[in-house]
Parts: sequence; structure tokens; C-alpha cells
Amino acid sequence: MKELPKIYDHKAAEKKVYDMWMQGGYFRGEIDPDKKPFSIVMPPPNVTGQLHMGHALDCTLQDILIRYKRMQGYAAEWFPGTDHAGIATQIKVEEELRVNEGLSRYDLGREKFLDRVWDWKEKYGNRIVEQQKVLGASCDWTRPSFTMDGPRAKSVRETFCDLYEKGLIYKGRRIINWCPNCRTALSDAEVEYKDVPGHFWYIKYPIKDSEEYLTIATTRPETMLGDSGVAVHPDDERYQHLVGKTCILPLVGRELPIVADEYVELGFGTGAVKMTPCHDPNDYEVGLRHDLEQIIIMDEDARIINGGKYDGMDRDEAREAIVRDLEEQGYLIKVEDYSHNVGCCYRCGTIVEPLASPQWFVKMKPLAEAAIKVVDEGKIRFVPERFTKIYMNWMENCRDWCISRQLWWGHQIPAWYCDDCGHITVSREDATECEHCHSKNIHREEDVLDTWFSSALWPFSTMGWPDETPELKYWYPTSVMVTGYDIIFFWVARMIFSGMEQMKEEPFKTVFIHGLVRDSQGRKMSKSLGNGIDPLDMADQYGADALRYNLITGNSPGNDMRFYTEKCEAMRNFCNKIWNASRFVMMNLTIDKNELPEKLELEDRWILSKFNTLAREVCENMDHFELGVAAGKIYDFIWDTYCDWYIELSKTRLYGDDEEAKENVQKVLLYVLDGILRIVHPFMPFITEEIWQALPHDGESLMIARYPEYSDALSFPQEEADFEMVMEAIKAVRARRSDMNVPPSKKAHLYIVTDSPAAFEAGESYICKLAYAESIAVSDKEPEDASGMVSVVTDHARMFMPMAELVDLEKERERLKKEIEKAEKQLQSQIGKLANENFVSRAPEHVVNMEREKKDKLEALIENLNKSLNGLG
RNA sequence: GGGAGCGUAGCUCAGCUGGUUAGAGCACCUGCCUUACAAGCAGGGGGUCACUGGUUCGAGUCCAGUCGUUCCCACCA
Repeated sequence: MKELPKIYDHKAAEKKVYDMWMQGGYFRGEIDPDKKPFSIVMPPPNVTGQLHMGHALDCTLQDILIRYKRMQGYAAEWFPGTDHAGIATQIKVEEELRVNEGLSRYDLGREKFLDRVWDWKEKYGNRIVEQQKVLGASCDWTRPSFTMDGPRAKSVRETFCDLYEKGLIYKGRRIINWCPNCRTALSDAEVEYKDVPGHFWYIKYPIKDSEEYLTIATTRPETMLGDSGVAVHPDDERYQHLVGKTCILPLVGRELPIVADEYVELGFGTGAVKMTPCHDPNDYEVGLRHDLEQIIIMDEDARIINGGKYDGMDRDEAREAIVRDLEEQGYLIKVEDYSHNVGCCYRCGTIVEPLASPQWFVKMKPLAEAAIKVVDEGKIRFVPERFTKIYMNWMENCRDWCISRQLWWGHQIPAWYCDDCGHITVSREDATECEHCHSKNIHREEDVLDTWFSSALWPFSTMGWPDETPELKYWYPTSVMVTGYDIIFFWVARMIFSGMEQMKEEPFKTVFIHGLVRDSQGRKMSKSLGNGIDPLDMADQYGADALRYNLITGNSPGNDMRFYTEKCEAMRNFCNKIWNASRFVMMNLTIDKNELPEKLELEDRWILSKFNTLAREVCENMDHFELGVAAGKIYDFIWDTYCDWYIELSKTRLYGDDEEAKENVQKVLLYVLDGILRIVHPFMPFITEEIWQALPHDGESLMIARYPEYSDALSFPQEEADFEMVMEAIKAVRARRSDMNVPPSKKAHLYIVTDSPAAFEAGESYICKLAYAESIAVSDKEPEDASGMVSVVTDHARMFMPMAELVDLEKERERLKKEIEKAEKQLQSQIGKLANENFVSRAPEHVVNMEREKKDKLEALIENLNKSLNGLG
């Protein structure tokens, strides 16, 4: 028989085991009409990325689900891949270029720069894949995807053209969010709002041909250069007489029409608002309604243009200069402190500039309708359910999606402008002429698509769509999408409407949402705080299995969790426990086949029945995505039930002389251990495989062995109860001895008086061992003179230990009286409950029965206590 | 302004559709080197489940409100 080394070397084992799996090809799902499909598409990590704790959680959850289903016999397929991550990657390569060669991307030019990015991707893009392997990810590495590779480019092109042809993609001039630092447009979702202290400047806008003036309050005086009107509320009596007149823009001298619009909020500020249509989204709308002039006064670097003497200043300099000039010329009435929300670029933090600019958009309304319907109808389910509302809320209110980005790294928009007739040609094949006038004088749109445009297609692009692949036919829609709540809007929502639009079918049945992994103080882990904990460090120190178990136990779906290395330690100890238990079983093994014995003892039936229950509970919880609960139950079973009880119980037979008994207990030990390894395997794949390989087993790998399931044949409720009666007695003796500070080395004879002697007699050997008894005597009569004995009482047994030197008769009497008193109190409340007509008639039968049993037990206990008390004389 | 979460032992958190005496890990106390494991074993202390009211035979769990706290969305110039 093989022996396990004394210490589990996770580093060596993990590598070896993973290689073995790779060689066995177990990760690849095979299309099999006889099996049920189960598929997960991995949220693609950025190619620039380093695996962080969030990935580790995401990856672990998916791996657990896929391994579980694979072991249950599904054709389980987990599609891996990476994302090109437009801005993030481009910035990274630009930085490298600047630091190493002192060049900007413009120095290289688009084509050469893109070559560099591809080089970079080849060099570093697989780093994260290797890191996922360290965690044990069992994805199908033979079916990888990258959001910019050939097939995915085809999906993107097809989708873009399709939506354009349907009129769902359009090009238009809108106010968009512009990041002057990244020099690109951003979607609404890419803007983060921060509270920033600022000021409110009150400025005089004189009415034309009048002594009157309007007081305008603004937080951004520099935008006044682009003012083309002033708005007041139609019901505002203060300004009624001015509507239709004009005022004069200070410093510039432009005449501004005064218009009435309900956008203006009564009671806020001065009631008169300057309108800057090209640099504020609301002003833009008001401007359209009142036909106000559109004046652009800032360029892509947020420097002033068309602003006379202020031209060339950046927005901060311009603000300073303009405020100074206003003050000098007497237009500034006052300045107040005012803090307000300012939109910032989610990548670089730069304040976003609203800019009127020509961009490409996806029309959201028709797409959102289908995406709402499919969730409404329950075809897609969010777990936990509360995220449905968050999703719906966004879907119902989302505005058109700005999909063009002024970057180089990404899918270049397949649109060509005709230099002769101005027509836009959008085409699946690269255009060579204008489709309208056939001119060859065309040039391609420079902009690329938002990274999320390609991610949105991920559930089917990974399966080769638009080609009709067998994978697509078999595995689409996917079974479950696992991701964090932070990208529901960015990603989940967009996958859903893309799936509905392109595939006419939901991309996944369930969205399994998890929370964020925070540091021990509850802060988000981030580079700038330097509080990130590297999952690879943890895996290295404690083992990948311990890290995985840490990430999924003790928290519930959708909630954030704090990461504690102490917990990793605890989980490492759990691995150690499994290792040592296995080592124990193995070093006592003389059989080479895993089968149950003919003859089962009470305790055997008990552990088998317990395991059977465990299998049922684990599967139930897994099926409800309660992975943490499942893992918790497994933990308790292994540690308490199997190790602390069954292994200890097994020792008497194992070390005894009865060869048959020895073999039988080995069989049960092995059978349950094998079951344990199967049931934990999805959670702790490495150590379980390593052990399983060393045990007698059928099959090549644990990862394709059958997952335990509940079986009626192995359910023994009566035996469970009988054995637990013995356990109760043992625990009571231990507690009593501990109370009296009797060391385990001091053994004593144990008299057991009980109405159910069989279970106690059968357990003589292990009762001696576990209750530190020298010998036991089971009887239905008590010892002749119990006065010099320590007594222990449960509801099924009264026990006596002759330890005269430890017994103070008076104290013993007191103790028993106290116990009786306590039990009587409980009994009274129990009797009261059962006397309550309302309770007995309204509560379900099983609950009433349970309460009756409880009462019976208390009565039995009190009877036993009284007998013992009387026995003292 | 709209929405969601959280508040349970010293700390971090479980507690799923209401039903035994509210659990775990860590920490703490006591006793044990018992031939798988001291990264362990046995025993123990510690909670008016934020507060108030309600529904119910029965509430940590459901409802209403209050307080505290975290987050998301929208945004007022």
C-alpha cells in the first residue's frame, strides 16, 4: 500500500496534479448528445492584468461549479479567454514606449504602434492564464478566445454592420463625456462622480438697453465664453418681463436671448441659468428646444478656442483669468463656497469635459425592451435575486450608448467616408469604394469601438458566432454567468441585449453575482493604497486549496467579504486535517478495493447515514448557488463527524485482534474517505486528487469521478439516533470529568444504567476509550452503593464512576438538585407550550411532535436525575 | 432625489422558505505531547440578534417606523 508523506507539500503536488489533468485532457468538454450540456463562459480578464483577489474569487466560483457539474456527468465546458482592454492596454504600452524610448504613439504612427501592442500582448497576455492555472482553473484551454482575435473580430464586424443596417447604430453629434487626458470619449458608465469643493460665482449679465441686469450663478465661469442664451423658469415671476429680451454677455459682448424653460429649477441659485449648449448636456437639450447657437470653446485638450484673448489657456487658467477680468470690470457680485459632484474619468481620474462631438452610438430603447422582457419572464435569473432590480432600474433608464473611442488599440469601426459625396459606407468587407457614388476617394473611420462592445458578444463569440459551430448549437445559451456586481451595467446588461438581438435567445440562464474582496479593514484593495493581497502569494504560502476554501466559506452570495490571512491559515489547517486523516486511513489499510462490508456495526451505519445526508445537503445547496453553506457543511462533517468521532471510534477495531472486524472498519473508513474526497474535490481540487491517487480507486482521475449523491439505501435514521444516544453519554462523562479536573490518564470503572443497553454494550470498547473508562458495566439496575460514586445523567442513561476521593456527598446532592431544578423549569415551559390549544391546533404536526419528544426527553432526564439523587441516600 | 445592502460573541462572518437551548473561524480560559494531525485533542466562558411597535401559537428571520453605516444610480446651473 502506498504511503503519504508526513507533510503535505502543496507546491509540488499542485504542479504535478495540474500537469496530470492537462495531459489527461479532462478539461475539454466533448459534445455528447447523450449528456446534458453545462457551460460557463469566463469573464475575460484584461491582457494587461495581474491576477488579483477579485479574479481569484471569480475564478474559484466558476471552477467549483464546473467541476461539480462535470463530476455529476454533465458535458461541462468552461470557455476561457482574455480581453484586449482598450484604454488600459494602450496606456500601458504608451508608458513603456515613453520610458524606454522617449517616444509617443504619434512618433510611431498608428500601424507601428499597434504592432508594438500586439508584441506586448504576445509577451504578457498569457501571464494571467498561467496564474489561473495556479488556482486550479479547469477551463478548456483548447478553446481559448481573445476579444481581438480573428473569429472575435468577425463577430464584432457582423454585429456592428447588423445593428447599423437596422438603424440601431448611428453617428451623431451629441454631448459626450470627454477625457482630455486619455483624449477619448467615454460612455456614461465610464464616468465616476466625486464630490469636489468648489465655488459658486455670481455674475452680472446686463439686460440690453436697460439698467437692469440678471444675476447668474455658475460653478464653471470659464464656460461663459460659449454661452448662447440665458434660461429662466416660465413661472418665475421675477423674470417674466425679461423673457424674449436679450442680455449682454460680459467680457465677450455677445447678445444672449432670454428664454423660458422648465429645466430651470425654481428656488435654486438665482433662478437664471446661463446656457452653454456645447459644454453641458442639459444646456444642449435646452439649446435645441430654443434654437440657441452652438459655440464650441474648448478643444480636445480642454484648451480654450474661439475665446478671443483666452485662446490657448487650459480650463483652469481660463477660469482664473475670467474671474479676474469679471472682478476688475465690476461684473462679479460675490463668490460662495460650494461643493458639488464632478464627473471624472474612471481610468485616470481626470475631470471629464462635456463636449459636443461627433460620435457613434447604439440606440438603446429597442434593445433594452427585449433585455427587460427576458428577465421579466424569468428566462434569466439573478442570484441573489435583489440584483434584478438594480439591473432593471438601469435598463429602464439608460441612454444611448456611445461606442466610439478615440484610441488606436481596439476594433476599428468598419465605416468609410466618401471624400466626394460624403456618404458613409459600413461594410463587413473592407470597402474599396463608396457604395453610393462609387468613388475610390474614401477614408476609413479612425475611431475604435468601446472595449465592452466586443465583451457584449462574448457568450456567443467565444463559441465561434456568426459561424454556425457545433459548440454554439450545443452549449448556447450558457448555463451560468459568474461575475461581480460592479460590472452589471458595463457588461451583464450589454451581454443580455446583445444576446437577444443577435441570437434571439438569452445568453445565460443564471447570473451568479458575487461581491468584492476587501482588505481586513473593509477597504477596496487597490494599487494606490498598496493594500492589495496577491492571491499567488497566498497560494504559495498556504496552498491554492486553502485560498479557494477561504474565498468561498463564511460569506453569502453577492456580499462583500474581508480577506484575512488568519482565515487562510485556518483553511490550510483544514487541508492538513484532510491530509492526516487520509494518512491515518492509509497506514492502516490492508485492503485494496473500495467496497462496503457485509456486516455493518451501529457506528458504521451512523457515519454512512451521516454522509448520505451530507451528500443531499451539499447538492441542494450547490444547486441553489449556496456554495458557502455547502462548503461549511463539508467542513463540519470532515472535521467533527469523520475525524473527531469516526476515526477515533475505528481505532478499537483497527487495533484489535478480530481480523474480520479490522477489515470491515477499514472498508467503511475507506468508503467514507473516498466519498469525502469526491465531495470536497470541486472546492479543493489539488489535495483531494493527490490523496485519491494514492488510495485504491477506480478511474484515471478524481475530477472525472462521480459526485456523491443521496441514496435511500444508505439512510439509517434509527441507527443515527441510537448511536447519538451513546455519543451524548460519552460527551457527558467527558464534561463531568473535565469539571472535576480529572486527567484522561486517570481511568475509572463506568457503570451505565439504561433502558437501551444494546447500543452501549456493542460500543463497550470505544466507550472505554472515548470516555476514559477502565471498563464498563451496562445494566438496567444501578450499582448497589452509588453513594461514593460520581454520577453523570443524560436522558437515556445514568452513569456512575467510583471516584470516592472526588465525591463530596453534600455537593453532589446540591449539583443534582440544581440540575433537576433547571430541567424542571424547562419542562414547565414545555408543558405550557403543549397545553396551549392554539399551538397544538395551529402549528404543523411535525413541530408539535418535536415539542412532545422534547418534553418526553426532559421527563426522562428528570426521572434519571431523581433516581441518582435518591441513590445517594 | 431614486435604489440596494449591512447592524448577530472581543474580531470577521453564517443563520436559505418563521419552528429544539442562536452557530463557525480566530481570539480567550482549563486540562491533555492519547502510536493521523500541538497546524492537534477534550472541556469551557462569552450574545436583552441596533432600537420601537406590529403580524403570529411561535420572530434573529416577516411588516412598519427610528437610529447608525456602506454602496450604486441620477444630478441642481
